Amino acid sequence: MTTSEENYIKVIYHLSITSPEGVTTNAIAKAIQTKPSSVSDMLKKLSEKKAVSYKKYQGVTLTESGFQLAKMIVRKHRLWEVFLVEKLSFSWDEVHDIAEQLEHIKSETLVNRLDKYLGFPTVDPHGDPIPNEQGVIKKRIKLLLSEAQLNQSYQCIGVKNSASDFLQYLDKHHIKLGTTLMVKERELYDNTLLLEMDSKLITVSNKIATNLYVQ
Amino acid sequence: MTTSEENYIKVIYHLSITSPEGVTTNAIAKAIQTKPSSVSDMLKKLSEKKAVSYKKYQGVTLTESGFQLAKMIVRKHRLWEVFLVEKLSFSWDEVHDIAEQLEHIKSETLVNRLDKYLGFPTVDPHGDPIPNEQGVIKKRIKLLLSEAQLNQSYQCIGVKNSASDFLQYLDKHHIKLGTTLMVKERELYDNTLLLEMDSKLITVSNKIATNLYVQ
DNA sequence: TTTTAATTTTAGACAAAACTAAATTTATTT
DNA sequence: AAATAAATTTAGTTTTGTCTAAAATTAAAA
Repeated sequence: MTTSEENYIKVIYHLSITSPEGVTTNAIAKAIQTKPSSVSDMLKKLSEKKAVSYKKYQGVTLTESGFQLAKMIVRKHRLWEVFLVEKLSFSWDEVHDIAEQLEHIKSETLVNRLDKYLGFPTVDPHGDPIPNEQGVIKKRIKLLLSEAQLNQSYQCIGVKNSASDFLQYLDKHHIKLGTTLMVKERELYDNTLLLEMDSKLITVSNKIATNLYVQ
Repeated sequence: MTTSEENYIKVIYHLSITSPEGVTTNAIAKAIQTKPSSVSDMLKKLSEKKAVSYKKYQGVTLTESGFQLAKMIVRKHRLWEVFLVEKLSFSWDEVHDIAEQLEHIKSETLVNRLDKYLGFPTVDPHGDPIPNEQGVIKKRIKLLLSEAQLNQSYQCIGVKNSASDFLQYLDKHHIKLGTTLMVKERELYDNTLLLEMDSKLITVSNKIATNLYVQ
């Protein structure tokens, strides 16, 4: 598989989560920053390679082998992110673009040794799960902060959005994975939340609350 | 620079050591496993990009910026090799192909953090020098084992050839970087050497002796 | 110093992955 | 249900990096 083909597989994998019945050409084009016509061409090729099952005009789904491949790419991406943060002291908002390149390095042995070296982590620096060597992903019960109950203690366990501006916002307000917080008040008008964190109070918008996972 | 362009730059760099007056099209073609016609095309392009200075039929040399770029690629290659051996416990005969991929990852910060993480190593697992952030290479006085004096103590400091079969031969006979050895006898007929190593005697062919650097 | 051989370059093609523009199919309105 | 809009595909180009075959240049040999 070429880097380009792997990128399509990965994007289809991610989009499949919100539309398991079939991912549209337009959605892929948007995600991959390309034109729908280019996507059509590639889908034909991936279909011939049995990585996706594709009926013209009907959207696309991953085959079993395509799904497995996608998970291996995601595994590599997330393991490299852990490496960059844990070992090379990058911050969580800097690692995405580099991991995007590293995920295409071809060597089974390398990934598995990296995994072992990092102590078989189960989540990446953004709280996303890391598939194991067999592609098995440990599911976690996670809740959006916007769905949290009042006056109940939660732990921050992940972000829905890994865009660096959002991550930098969290850094600025000292919100990181593992942080304990409690919703003290919900503004009915715009769903702004008043949070208690380290016995201090802070206010966060609904936009923040719908992009932060808690448990 | 694309991966392909970088590979040409790197190969020209390596070939320049043995032919500093100008590297031939054929030599590049052979090294890069491609046809001379493809090399001609690429040289034209690299010349337009001011990475090489190229006169038709006259061979090619790196420009100052091409030379600098080459050293940065070599730096990345060798740092990744150190990482693979030191941190992921690969053996020195397994790292070349993986480093060949990793050397094209684009991120200044990544290389420099990796360098720091590894403790600013000056040589890679094969004893080849690692250019620093500025591209400066620490020169070492090195001698081929075949040129060593009789009954004088030497340390093994590098290999001329990094082919895995040669490295595996060395492993098999417990010769590694840092090993102390002494030439006890030289067979005049075929230049076979009798070595003393760890107070044991072993015999090595001239082929081995001309591929091992000592100091 | 010609002739021959080797090397190198040019010309023309091809595959991969993208694009634009046009055609086709599906979805949505009226 | 016909008309319009949106989404998707096809057809035809482009760029990158390769190739083959032919032409041009340089080097070596007679």
